[in-house]
Amino acid sequence: MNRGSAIKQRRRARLRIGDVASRAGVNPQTLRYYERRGILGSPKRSPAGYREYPIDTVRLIRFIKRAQELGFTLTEIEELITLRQATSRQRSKVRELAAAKMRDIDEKLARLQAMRSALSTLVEGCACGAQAVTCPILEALDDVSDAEAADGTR
Amino acid sequence: MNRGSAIKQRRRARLRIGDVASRAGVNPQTLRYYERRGILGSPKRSPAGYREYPIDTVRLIRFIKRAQELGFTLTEIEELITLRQATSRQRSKVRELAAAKMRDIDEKLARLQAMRSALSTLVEGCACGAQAVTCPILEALDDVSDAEAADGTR
DNA sequence: GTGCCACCTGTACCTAGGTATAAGGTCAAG
DNA sequence: CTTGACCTTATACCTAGGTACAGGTGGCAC
Repeated sequence: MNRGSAIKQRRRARLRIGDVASRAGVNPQTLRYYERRGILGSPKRSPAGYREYPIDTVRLIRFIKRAQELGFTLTEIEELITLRQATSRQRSKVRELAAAKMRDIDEKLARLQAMRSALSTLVEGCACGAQAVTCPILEALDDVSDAEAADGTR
Repeated sequence: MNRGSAIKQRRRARLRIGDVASRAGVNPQTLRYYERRGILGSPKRSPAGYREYPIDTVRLIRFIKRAQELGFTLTEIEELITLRQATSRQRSKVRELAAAKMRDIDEKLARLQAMRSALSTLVEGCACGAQAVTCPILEALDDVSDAEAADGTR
C-alpha cells in the first residue's frame, strides 16, 4: 500500500487517496472524479496539499459502488447520501425524499423477485422451449400497463 | 403511430420498427442498435426491406429496459434472454447459467432490502444527524468482507 | 403525380462514468 | 542527496449505451 502504511496510519487516523481507493476497490482517479462531481465533498488537505480522508470514506465509496450495481445513477446516489447528512431541521423534506426512494426500491424489489422466480421455474426444469406459449422470463417483468400497451393487436 | 395503424395492424399481425419502438417506449434507433449488437436477432423483412417484428418483441424490449434499471448490462441481459430460447438438449447448461444469475439476483435483493430498511428507519424519524455515530444508510450495504477491509486502523 | 411520413443504411455524435497521461511536487529510506 | 512510491492539477481519452443526421426508397392520401 503506502510507505509505512499500517503503523503510520494507526496514528494518522486519516487516509490518503491511494489508501481509500485500494480499500474500496476503486481507482484513485475515481475519488477525484467524485469530488469534482460534488458527490464526495472536498476532504481536508495535509500541509503538502494531499487529501486526507476520514476512514468512513471507504464505506461511503463501497456504498456508492453497490448502489450503482443496483441500477442507481450517481445523481440518485448523491440524493441518498445527502439524506444521511440532513439536519433535523430539514426532517420533513428528508422524509419525503426517503419515502420516494423507498418507492423506487420497492419497484426494483418486486421486479427482481419476479425475475428470480422466473429463473427458478427455469432451473426447476420447466419446458420453456421454442414451442412454449408463454415464457416465464419474458413475463417476469411484465406489469399491468404493459399488458394494455402491448395489446391492441387481437 | 403509423398510417392507418389500428385497423391495418389487425391483419398485419406484425409490427414495424416505429410501432414496436413507440409501444416499448424506446427510440427506433435503439432497436437497430440491439440488432447490430446481436441482442435482438434480425427480424423478417417486408418486400420493401422493412423490418417486421412479432408483437412479442415489445415485451422483450420492455424486459431489456427493466433489467437495465436493475443494474444488468446488455451483455448480461443477452444471457438471460438466450436462457429463454434454449432447447431442451442444452438443459443442464441453461440450468447452470440460470442458477448463477439467480445468485446475482439474490445478492441484489439482499442489498436492496438492506437499503430499504435503512431508508425506512430514516423515514420513521431516527436521529441520523451529524452527531450520529452510525448511519443506517451507510451501513445498509456493508457486508462481512467490508468490515475487515475497512478495518486495520484501530 | 406529388406531399409527406416512415422506413432503409451508414456514419457521426452524445452522455455517463470513469481511466490514463503529462508535468511536476513531497517525503521516507538507502 | 537521490531514488521511488506516492501525491498534485490539467487535459485527453475510453467504454457502454444509445441518438442524430445525411442521403435515399416505399407507399398511402389527396
